[in-house]
Amino acid sequence: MRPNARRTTLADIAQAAGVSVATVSKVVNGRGDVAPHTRVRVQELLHRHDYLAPVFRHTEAVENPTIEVQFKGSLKSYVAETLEGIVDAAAESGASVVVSKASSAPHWARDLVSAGRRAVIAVTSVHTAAHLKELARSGLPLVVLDPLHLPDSRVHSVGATNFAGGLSATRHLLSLGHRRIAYLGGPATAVCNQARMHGYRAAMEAEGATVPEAYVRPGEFMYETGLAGAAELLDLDEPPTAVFAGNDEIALGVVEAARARGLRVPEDLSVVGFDDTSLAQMASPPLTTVRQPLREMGAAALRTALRLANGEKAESHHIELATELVVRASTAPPPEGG
Amino acid sequence: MRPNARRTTLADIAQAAGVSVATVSKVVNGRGDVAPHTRVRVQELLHRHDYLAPVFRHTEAVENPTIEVQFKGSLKSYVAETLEGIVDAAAESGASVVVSKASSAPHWARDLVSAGRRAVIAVTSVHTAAHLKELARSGLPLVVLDPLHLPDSRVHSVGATNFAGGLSATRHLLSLGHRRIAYLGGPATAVCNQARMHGYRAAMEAEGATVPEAYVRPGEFMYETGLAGAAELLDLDEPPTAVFAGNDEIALGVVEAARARGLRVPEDLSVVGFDDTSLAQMASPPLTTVRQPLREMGAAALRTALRLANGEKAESHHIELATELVVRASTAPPPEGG
DNA sequence: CTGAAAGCGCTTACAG
DNA sequence: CTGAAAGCGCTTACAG
Repeated sequence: MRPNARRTTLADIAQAAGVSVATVSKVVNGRGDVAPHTRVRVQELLHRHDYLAPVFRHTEAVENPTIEVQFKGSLKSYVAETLEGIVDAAAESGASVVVSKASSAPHWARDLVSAGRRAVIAVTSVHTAAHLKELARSGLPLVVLDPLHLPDSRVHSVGATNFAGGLSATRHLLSLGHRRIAYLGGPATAVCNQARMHGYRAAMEAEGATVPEAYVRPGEFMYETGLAGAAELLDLDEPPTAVFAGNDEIALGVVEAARARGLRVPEDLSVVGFDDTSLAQMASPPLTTVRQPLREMGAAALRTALRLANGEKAESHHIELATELVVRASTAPPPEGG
Repeated sequence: MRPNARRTTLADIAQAAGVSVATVSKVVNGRGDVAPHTRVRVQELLHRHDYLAPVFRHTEAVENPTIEVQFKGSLKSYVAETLEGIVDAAAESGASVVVSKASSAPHWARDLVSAGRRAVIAVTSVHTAAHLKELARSGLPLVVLDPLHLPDSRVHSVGATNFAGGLSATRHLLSLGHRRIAYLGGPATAVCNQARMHGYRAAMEAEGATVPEAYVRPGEFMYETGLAGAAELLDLDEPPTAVFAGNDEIALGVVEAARARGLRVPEDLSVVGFDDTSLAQMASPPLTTVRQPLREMGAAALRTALRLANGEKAESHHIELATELVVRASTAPPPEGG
């Protein structure tokens, strides 16, 4: 959008289309008494000239833009803490944050534009290729938080150093003396999960520790994955003495699976999570975990979205914030003879 | 707002004020060249006649209203799950939900009106008397979720049957054979906490169980209250065999305090929470707790807000949804000789 | 400090 | 199906 350009008026469009202002007005208001080919031509020009009806012009107020945050499924801790970072950063810049579940209605992106949204932030990629096409057509910028797929040059994204996090979690367990360490992860297709797992593998290989096939299990980023996965791991002939979980929810499932069969954490089994949501601090025992700076990631996404909404360029298509190991009470040296 | 009334125009105001349309226009646009007494009189009429500038008239589109949800402090599970209910209900009605932290800027309520908000939902009352006055002046309806204070006739609120919840939690412990039951609650001034505590007291009295003074402790609705409170309870000469916690976070603190001193839950100590946030399901052991229908409460608040935004009357100033005891693994009969 | 007048962007009833 | 013309709500440069 050219900053100094005068707003496009119906008269501009009328002149460009070679019709009267009255006809353009009818097209804008969706009246029926316009010839189809005239309508199409005028619509095309309206779109090209970025015409905005007076009632929507307030949405141009760049000082107080509205950003839409979309999430999928339920608003769990991970999403909530990221959202808090977004809301705080928005308050600082005078932006408003609308929260919604991802939609797949036919013209969702254009509807967002009409509703005055200036950018979309998706918490964990909720968008398919069709979504992206619709979005590109609408001209609405998108920032993905913790993308599930490989960065696409059409979208901007904010993530964390997942590989380094997997590395440090595993090194921590190795340094405590564990050698039989399993990885219970999220979806095999999610890049953040892949990076965490490869960090784990890299640390194991560097130490010369073997990774039996049965020790690495993908799943969902959910409690149930930890509960069921840990039960199977603990049934192995050579069960692990430590489990690195792909996120805190999985870790909580592992802790409960251990408790349910009379094993104590960390005395009998060490568990490391990932994310450091409030769940990790309030667990019993409090979880050793890899902290993702969720609030900061949310704030970074909001600032990127604002920059793009303003027509400025973002520094980079993808930025990653540093993860950090937080040692609490769910890890200890392996049991004797373990 | 009279439904069939034509929109107030500058001409209406000009006539009422006995000045020209030009002068009214200057007042609306905040120009300096208007005599102070003229300005005041015109402003007063603009407000009385509910004048809305053209750029903001789109906010009148009652089909797609925007509701502001304000919370205080951090966006914890309780708030997140309520918010999810609000967002889902909004999606059904075509409303948009803006999320923010409670503000105390001088004209926050009027600013919300200018930004097009049609109602405010506060998750746990965040408003002081000064807030309420500013709000009343702005004409923006307010719905409070889980009010901390006694219902005020100026605000609408949605809560849960806290007394009945406290009663059923305590009866559950009594029925397991516990007699030494403590209550670790939230702020003494919060009505929801008072109701839960009186439910507890009523159940204890009905059973003829004594409640030593040291067994009832107010605090904050936070993990730390459970951690510290349980430590003190367990140091008593006659420690309780069960703790009813004012919410799930407090309960998690109790579970951890027990674990830290080598006690098992539920074998050595039973714990009941309140809320049934996702925390309760993922705890180890999974928590017995009193479920508040948080999503439904959010949805009810949204629908009330929408009705008020439409100028309709709500059924009642305060509605309460039913709580329900959810028995999981953190409660069991008291230990032998307990 | 006020307002008559010109003008802008838009809509609509109506003639063709 | 099109557009000239009247009209609406608002703003602003300017005369008093």
